[in-house]
Amino acid sequence: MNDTKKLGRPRTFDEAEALMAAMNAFWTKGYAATSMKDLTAAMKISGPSIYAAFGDKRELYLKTIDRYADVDGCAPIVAFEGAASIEDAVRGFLTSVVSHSTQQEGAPRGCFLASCVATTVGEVEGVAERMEKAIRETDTRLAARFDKEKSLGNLPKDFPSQDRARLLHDMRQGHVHRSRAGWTAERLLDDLEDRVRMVLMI
Amino acid sequence: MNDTKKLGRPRTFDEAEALMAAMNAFWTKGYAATSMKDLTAAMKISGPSIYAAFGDKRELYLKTIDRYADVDGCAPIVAFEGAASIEDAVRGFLTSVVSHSTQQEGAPRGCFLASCVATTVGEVEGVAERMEKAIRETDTRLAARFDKEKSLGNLPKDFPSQDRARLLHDMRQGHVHRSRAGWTAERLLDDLEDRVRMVLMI
DNA sequence: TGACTTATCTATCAATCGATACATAAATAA
DNA sequence: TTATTTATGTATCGATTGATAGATAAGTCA
Repeated sequence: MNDTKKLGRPRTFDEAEALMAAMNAFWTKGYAATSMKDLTAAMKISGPSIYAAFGDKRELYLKTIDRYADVDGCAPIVAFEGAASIEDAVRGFLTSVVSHSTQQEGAPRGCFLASCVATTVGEVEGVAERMEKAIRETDTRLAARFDKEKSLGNLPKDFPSQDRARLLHDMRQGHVHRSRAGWTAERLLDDLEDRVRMVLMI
Repeated sequence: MNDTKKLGRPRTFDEAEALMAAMNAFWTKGYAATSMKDLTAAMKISGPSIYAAFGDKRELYLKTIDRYADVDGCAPIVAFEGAASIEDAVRGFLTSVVSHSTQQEGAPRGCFLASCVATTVGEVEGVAERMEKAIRETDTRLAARFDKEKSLGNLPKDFPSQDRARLLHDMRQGHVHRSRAGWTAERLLDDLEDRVRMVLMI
């Protein structure tokens, strides 16, 4: 029952591609400083097409946030959850943070969500809930693995999973902050091993 | 030789007060979203007076950054440097960060410099150098006290001062991020003692 | 085919943007 | 007093803002 053929003239652009282009524009200049002219240039779609496909500027912005939270923003956590040992997990998380905030091709430095928190929470309706959710989910997923490793005996019984999850999260915020301010990946990786030991108390 | 009487009509506003009002406006809405209309309303000065006293919008912005870096931004470090013991210093630093990012009267949540890094580095000329300097100075001042305490025998000889200085700095970034995203001071102080132990390895 | 639906582009809207010209006000200097 | 200097307020500049109207293009459906 899945109709592949839709009524009316078909789109000439890829929706996902256009969304990523819009996200990069917002990420680079910030929400307010990104004009519709910037967006049409980045997305390679004319103004009215943007409004027809994504709604107004604010709605487009919220859609880029949702997309980022589902794709790029998740990469470090996926690395964390997929690693074999808990030590590799922490190391992989931080390494992924560094590479994503400094070497991501085509994307600006730092973290899109961090930019959103800094400038549009409380100013653009709909952002605050999304940011709170992003923080909560990251803390929860990190803590979940710590708890699992505790039950497996790979971490001490009194290991404070919640605290260390938040700590790891905050290390990320520090890294994306430094990255955005111009720090190279090399410098960011300088104290990587010290941080891994900190988080795991080893 | 200090002439208190200046030529011409005297100013009817306090320069420092006006700068703080401008800073709060930029901090709340971000650089781009803050219009001259917003600024005249916040500073209670007409447009031409702003231009005469502070230059254009960008110059005014840079002056608010310099002011913040000298005043508010410094508070946690002053607390850190002034505490009696190194443990109280770390505790005082983090406590000051929380109170300044959540309870500062009249000021928006979070950290002004964090907002600047997120949105105007690379976009507004003159911001990048200031942000790099702010990070460097914080790292240096934190590490300096760790080094001093090492020489006094209050910290182990192999204590990694630089790493822990950066760690403490990044804990701050995490806190101002969460604060801006809506976290209360109470929640932020939840894992305070765990973090003090982390930084000092005790 | 012709009716219908959706997408695209050009042109353009009123509103707001950052910034300034100009006249006036309030001080000092001679 | 008059000349000079600096600050203030009104009114307004051209440019840009986010958003839309209307005509046209390209597909499906009967």
